[in-house]
Parts: sequence; C-alpha cells; structure tokens
Amino acid sequence: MEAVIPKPVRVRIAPSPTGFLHVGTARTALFNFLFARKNGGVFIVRIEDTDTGRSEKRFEDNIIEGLTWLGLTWDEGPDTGGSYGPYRQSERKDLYRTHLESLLERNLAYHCFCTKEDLEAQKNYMIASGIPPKYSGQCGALEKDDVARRITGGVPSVIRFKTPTRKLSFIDVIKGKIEVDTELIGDFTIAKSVEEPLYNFTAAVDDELMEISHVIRGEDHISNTPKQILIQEALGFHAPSYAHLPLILGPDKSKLSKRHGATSILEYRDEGYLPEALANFLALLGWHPGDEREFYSLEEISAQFDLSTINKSNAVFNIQKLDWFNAHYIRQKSDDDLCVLCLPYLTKVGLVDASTDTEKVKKIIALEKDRLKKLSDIVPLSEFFFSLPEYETEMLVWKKSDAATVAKSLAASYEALAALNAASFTKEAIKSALDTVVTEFGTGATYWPVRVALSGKDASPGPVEIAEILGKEEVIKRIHAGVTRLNIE
RNA sequence: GGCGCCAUCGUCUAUCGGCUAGGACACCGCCCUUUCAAGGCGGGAAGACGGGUUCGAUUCCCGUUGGCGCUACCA
Repeated sequence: MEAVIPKPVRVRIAPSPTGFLHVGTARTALFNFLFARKNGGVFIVRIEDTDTGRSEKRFEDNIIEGLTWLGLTWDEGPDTGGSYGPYRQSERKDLYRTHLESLLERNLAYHCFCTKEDLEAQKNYMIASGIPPKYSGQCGALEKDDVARRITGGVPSVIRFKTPTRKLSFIDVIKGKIEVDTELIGDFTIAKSVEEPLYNFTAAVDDELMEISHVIRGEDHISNTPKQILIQEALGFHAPSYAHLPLILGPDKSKLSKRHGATSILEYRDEGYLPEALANFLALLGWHPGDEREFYSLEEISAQFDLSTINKSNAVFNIQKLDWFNAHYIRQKSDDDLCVLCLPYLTKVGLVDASTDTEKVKKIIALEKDRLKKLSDIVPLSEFFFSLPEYETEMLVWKKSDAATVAKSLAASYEALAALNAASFTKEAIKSALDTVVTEFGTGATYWPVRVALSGKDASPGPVEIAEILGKEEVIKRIHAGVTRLNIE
C-alpha cells in the first residue's frame, strides 16, 4: 500500500562539497529524484558548504557533473536557480543569523566559552566514570553581562543549543517509529558564531525555508534528526517527513568508503560504466519494483517508485552485478553509439588517431561488443588488431592436433587466402576459401592456428571476422609468420 | 562504553501466517563451438539462536547474539 502524500512534494539532495560525488550520495540523490518524479514534486540540489575549511568549488562542480552524468535533473539548485534560493548555504548566512539571534535572545541557545581542551578533559572524565559523555551545560548558566563582557573581550566561543530534556520520537517512512532520549544528546553546538552556523542548524533552517516536505537521506543521519527536530520546534517550524535510507556497504560490510576502491561517480564513468547501468544498479540496491524484472530505465523506475517499499537493511555494493548491468547496456548500444563511446579509450592509449580508418574501428568494436564489461575493456580486447602481440609458437598447435599437422593446415590456409583478391576480402570469401582447408584438416585444426596467428591470443573472436577487418595484406603477413615459426621448430 | 538502526542463499532480493522458501549476480556442469564472449538448459547454495503467540511461523511479540551507524567548534 502506498503512503498518502499530503503536501506538495519538495525534496532535496544536500551534498557537502568536501569531496567528489560519492556513490552513496548519488544513490540518495537518485531516490530523491525518483520520489519527486513519481509524485509530481520538486527536486532540489542544495550545496551545504558551511565548512569553509573543507569546501571547494571544484568538488561542487564535480558533484553537479556527476549528478548530471547519472541522468538526474533538478528543478532548483545553485546552477538552475529557483525561487527558494540561494542554494548554497554559504550565501544564506543572513538567514541563519536571524534565526540564531532569535534563539540566543530567547535563551534557547547560548554562547559557550569552554576550550577544546576543557571539553576533551570533561569528556574523558565522563567516559572514565562510566557516564554517557555530553556537554555539561555549564556555560548556559553564565550571567548575561558576563557573556557580553567575554564576547567584547574577544574570548573565543561557540553557540550551543539548549536541549530540552525529554523523550522524542518521530516516524521514519522507512524505519517506522524511532525513539530517543534527548537527555543523552546534551547541549550541542549549532554555530561557531552567528556568522558561522553549523550543519544541524542550517539543515533545519533550510528545510523549513525551502519548504522541504520529505527529508530522504542516508541512515547515518538518524542521530542528527532529533537535533534538527528540536531546532525546528524552538523556531516554530513545521516538521518534514523523514525517510532514512539504508547504507551502501563495501565488501567488508562497513560503510562504503575510499578504502574500498572507486567511490566517486565520475571514476565509474571514466572506467567505462554507463550511466543507465549505474542508475539501474543503484536503484535496485535497497529497493525493488515488485516484479522480477531487472532492467529498468529511470523513467520506468520513477513510475513505480515508492518510499514505503524501501528495504530497512544495508546493502553490499556488488561490483560484479554492476558489471553485469553494464555489459547488458553496452550490448544494447548501436554499433555507431558504442563506437563513439569507446573511441576515447582507444585514442587515449594511442591505438587510434585522426588518421585511423573509423570504419575499421567501428567493426572492431562491434565484434568485441559481447565481450565488454566496461568500455575501457575495449583496449586490451582490441590491441591485437593494431599490432600483433608476442605469443608462444606452441600456442598455434590446437590441443586436439599436433605441430606437424597444424603446420600443414596453416600453410594450406595461407595458400587459400593468398589466392583471394584483396579487394573482395570479405567474410564470405574468406570462409569459403578456408572451407577447402577444413575439408582436409577439420575445423579445429584449421581455425585454431589461423586465429592464433592472426590474434596472438588463445581467446578472441572468430578468425574469419578478424581476417576481414585486418585485410588481406596483414592477414597474409601474420599467417606467413605463423607458418615460418612452425617450420623452424 | 553509550545510544540508535538492522538481521532470508557468498551478494542483491521475493515472501506481507500455509513454503517442496521464488528470482538475479557470482560459482559449477551441460549444450552451442576452433578459443573466448554472448545465448540456451541444468545444479549446489538461505530463514543467526532461544523463548513465546497460533491449528500452523521465515513472516507477529520478547530476549540473546551478531553486523552496521552515530557518539566533532565535519556534513
């Protein structure tokens, strides 16, 4: 049963530009996007760059680029604008200051002058004494003029929220009822100063100001939710619905991170993963459409998407399944499209340049299509077309035959192919030329050595197809080399 | 340590009290076949444990165990 969505749906992805677009963030963005599209809502990108020390524009650019590449589109954001902007928190400081001052004036927040060292000592003491560590609240008891004097005196301070002690619970769309005792939270910091608000505060303010209806985010944020609810209540804000997504895990079952290898979306792009494959894979991590289909476009998924059917438990990121999706979508591509997609990988390693016959390259790619898991696989798979790799003469000998027989069959193949007209060196012509050899030596003893002589590999596409692409001159040369090697040994 | 969340094949998952526990990836075998890939067919592989509730529990409740997350003047 689908949940009734009462208010206009407005959801957001709120990445912090302190690193490249992460797989986890991308999946969260995807789910927000899907939910918005399903419900005719608005999807917003909001850059949470309050940490000025770690935030960088290049990371913001990377995030936008990654989301775009994945196939997501948004209605409001730092690049697209919108009537709830600005969409960078660094540009919203006036808004935060107003609400911060409101809290301060009403004694719902206070300046704290404790030094980091003091705090550390207090925390260690509490841990050692077996009491749950939290801020003592001591600065909350300071007299007003004392506070003013310290501030004008330039004593460093932060702003803490005066956390009311009570049981707090909220209904998570995915997890159900979540209960916490705010006693354990203590007076947490909401800003370094009125000019430098911190995450939990800005998130609460912006979710209200941007009229966010549903906060869909990773479950690592569950413990932030009560803090944000407390701030909303203090400021008289409305509470959005919350949906905490299960996490994506690495193979060792810990939260997916850099030490698990590629976590940046654009790294996957650069390795040769298709956006439709990654999106399809990510969407099915923690959610399923109800039937046993596996392949879905973003449009098809958004038509069926439902928050209430999202799984509660974390999911391991299985690269082999991604590869399977990717191989599928690669096979769906037309030869022309795949050629455009693969070309950069070939040019990058110098196999192909402006002078290369693109028709030949396209044929190579079409031939290797079924063997590609990633676009970058085209390089190792097609290298032999451009230059014959080193190989052991031994490899020319088919396992069910012997060196002497193979030497004879390869020589016969040479003769048969040499007799062909270079201008009509087609698959059909090559095939029928080799048929005479097959008649005498059998299929395996004929094709195997030809294939190895042409590719230098023990695993490759069929020799007839390779030969057609290589052209008569190169084919004759390679086979001749093979025959020579067999006769020498 | 404290708090929170979670718990079906190795992995992603189906099951919303009747199950010979279904599908997919991966793996293995067979077919196709000169090799590899693709494709087709088949196989092994799961309900963490202990209590309840019930005619009947994978499914509902409690406990245990385990995993993960959070525990910043990061987000």
